[in-house]
Amino acid sequence: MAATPRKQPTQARSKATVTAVLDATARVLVLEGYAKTTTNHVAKVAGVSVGSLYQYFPNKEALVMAVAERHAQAMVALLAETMSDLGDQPIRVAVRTYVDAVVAAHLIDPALHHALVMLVLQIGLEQFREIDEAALALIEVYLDERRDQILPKDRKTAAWVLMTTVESLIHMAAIERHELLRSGRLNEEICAVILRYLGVES
Amino acid sequence: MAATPRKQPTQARSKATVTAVLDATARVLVLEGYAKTTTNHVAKVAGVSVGSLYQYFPNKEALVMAVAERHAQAMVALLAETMSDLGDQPIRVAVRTYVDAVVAAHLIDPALHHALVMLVLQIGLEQFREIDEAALALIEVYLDERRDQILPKDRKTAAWVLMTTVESLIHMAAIERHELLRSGRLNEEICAVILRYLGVES
Amino acid sequence: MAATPRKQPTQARSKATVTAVLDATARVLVLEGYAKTTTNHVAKVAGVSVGSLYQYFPNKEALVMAVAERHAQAMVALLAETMSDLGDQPIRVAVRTYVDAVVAAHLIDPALHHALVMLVLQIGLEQFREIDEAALALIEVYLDERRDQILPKDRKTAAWVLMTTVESLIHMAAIERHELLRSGRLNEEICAVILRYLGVES
Amino acid sequence: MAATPRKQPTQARSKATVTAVLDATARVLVLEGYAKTTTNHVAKVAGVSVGSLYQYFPNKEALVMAVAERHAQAMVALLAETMSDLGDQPIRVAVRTYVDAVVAAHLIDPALHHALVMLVLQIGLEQFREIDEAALALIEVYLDERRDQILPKDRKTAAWVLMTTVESLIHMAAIERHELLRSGRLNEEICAVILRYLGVES
DNA sequence: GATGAATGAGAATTCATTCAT
DNA sequence: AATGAATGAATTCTCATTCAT
Repeated sequence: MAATPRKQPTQARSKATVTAVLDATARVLVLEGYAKTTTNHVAKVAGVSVGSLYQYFPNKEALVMAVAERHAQAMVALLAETMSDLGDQPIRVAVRTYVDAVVAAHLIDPALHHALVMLVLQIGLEQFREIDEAALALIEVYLDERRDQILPKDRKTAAWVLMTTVESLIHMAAIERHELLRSGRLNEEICAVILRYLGVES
Repeated sequence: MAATPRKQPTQARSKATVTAVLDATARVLVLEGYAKTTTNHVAKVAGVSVGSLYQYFPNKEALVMAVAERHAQAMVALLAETMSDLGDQPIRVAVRTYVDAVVAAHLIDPALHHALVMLVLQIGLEQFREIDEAALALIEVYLDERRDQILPKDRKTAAWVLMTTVESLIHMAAIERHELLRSGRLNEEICAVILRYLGVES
Repeated sequence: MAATPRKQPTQARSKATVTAVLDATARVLVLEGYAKTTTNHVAKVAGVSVGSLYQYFPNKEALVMAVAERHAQAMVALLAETMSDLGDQPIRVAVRTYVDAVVAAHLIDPALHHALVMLVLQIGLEQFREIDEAALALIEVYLDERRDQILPKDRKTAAWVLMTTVESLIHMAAIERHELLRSGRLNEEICAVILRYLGVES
Repeated sequence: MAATPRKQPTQARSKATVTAVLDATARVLVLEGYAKTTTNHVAKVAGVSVGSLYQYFPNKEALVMAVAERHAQAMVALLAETMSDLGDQPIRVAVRTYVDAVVAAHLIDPALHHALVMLVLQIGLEQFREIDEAALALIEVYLDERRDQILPKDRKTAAWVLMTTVESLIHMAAIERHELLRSGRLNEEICAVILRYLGVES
């Protein structure tokens, strides 16, 4: 243990700078939107010079990508943790766990999430789409394995409908129905929508 | 008399210019997004000088607002037509009619609709939100009148969930599941989601 | 008399248009200043189309020149009338008459006068300078004829000093000492300055 | 210590840029007038990019204000120096000192002064008016203290007449009677006007 | 003659990015 | 590594002037 004392002061400082810049970018992105997010402003908010910012990020897009990456990883980590052994659970429990996990993931930083979703749809941040594709694959497998317990026959479509419904309702609630999201009543309602869609008594 | 000869040549030219500019704006908005939609580019695409553009629209925002206005009116017109006497219909029919209407409205110009929804969420084009609020009110009344035929007890929340689910599924399909949207299979699936959520046998 | 009935309706209308445009220009010039005086605005205020404006004035500068011309003529007419036989008068009377005349000329339209003086000094409206040159010549002759009754030896310089002092005091009073100008007290004071400068007991 | 070595290279560069921009603005203002003074032209004349100009001045108006400020301070410094203990002097000396000081102040940069006076009268640069108000107050006090040695009874008006006469004559001479101004003959003449007006033998 | 829609060069301002210190 | 001054292409918007109707 006693080892690694006085670790690379340089790298530590670098890391602090990078973190400060990413935090600042997230903050500015939320407050101003992508178009009004200027690198000079971000640098100022981060307490760093523009030059330093460009030392770590080749351009504005990379900067925003890194913020998205970080946020996506945090969301994935939370989702993975909660849903690790979802495959063993009965549908009712699995759906509830999934919905709760997605809600929890959205509550990490709803404002940033909204800002980034906007970018996904505008600029097309691919990492974000990838998360969804991965989740979609998992849901499809899960439904396939229980094909005799559910109503929908086209499971590919059902998986997409299910995921899109869950995410859209949570996302829209985060924007315009805060109380529904925070009170936990939304979770109940979404579970009802999904379970009835699948034909599982709730 | 002689059948309105020599109609206002002046006004006709103006109207053509305005239409050309609005069309060009819609096209550029779809292809480039709001940030990269420059007034000079729009003017060029419209085959008109920037000056003419500014003769009719005081600034870029007003230009985009006008496009949104025009598109919103087209959608509302279509929705209104299809749903006029929806109140008399049994739930199953009403839901089908509603879903078909929303799908049809989204098919007027899916790409433009997407671009404008982005703006609603970014800049906050209010006309668009108003449409949703109006629809929401109608749905609430409809559910209230049939409260003993449906499962959800909190009809305010149910109305929001219903509308948000329908619109989100259609909107997302327009973006990433074109075939589902155009084939009509999405309509079936959404009806299933909604009818089961309401507890009406489909 | 009975002659000239139904005179050129065309020319009459033209004249009315020209007058309306000149009036509008003067008004806009006073309210907005030269830079913000746009031909379209002038046309609108005049109740005329830009096209008509350009029918009578080749460009903006000519328009403003015409306004200056008209104002200059009004001032000159008033000055000429009052000062016609100034040459016969004793100095005390002549100075008083001159000062009164200049004050009266400035009171025709002080705001427009100010706006135009600005332009003389900026753009260099020559007609205005010419008026001054003419007045200067008259004063020089007057002083030369009375060289033995006055103190200043260099009469060319004295004439310029005299004219400049009178005009500057009146012009500045029109801008920032309204009450002094309108009450007539300024006239007294200016006469005192001039008469004492010339060494004539007042 | 070693004699301020390695001084702020950063600040030095900045300062040079600001100075270059102000100098260029003054030059362009004189040559072209306010309306035709474009920021791009100023930047080019300053040998600097427009961006740099906007780094230090938020807009064109601020730029011109800064030029006015700098010129006003130079004039005030010169006036203050020459007139510091004017209060102790007899009228004849005081007037001569005052006139000389105003002439000297106008000779710092007559063309720029003219351009700026235009702006005072057009846009209304307030710093400039303030200088005059301050001078006016001083003159009033001076006349009040010598009320029994001078002719004018209304000393407030006399002070205004005196100051306006001196400044107008000098200003107009700077525009159209260069030789009078530079030769020093104007100073003599203005002193004569003022001293006789006050009733002090010259 | 009158109209006013159309034109487009030109002006102010912004901001991603570079590079000398 | 950090700094922040400098750059200039790109963008929004204005307005004198023209010309088809």
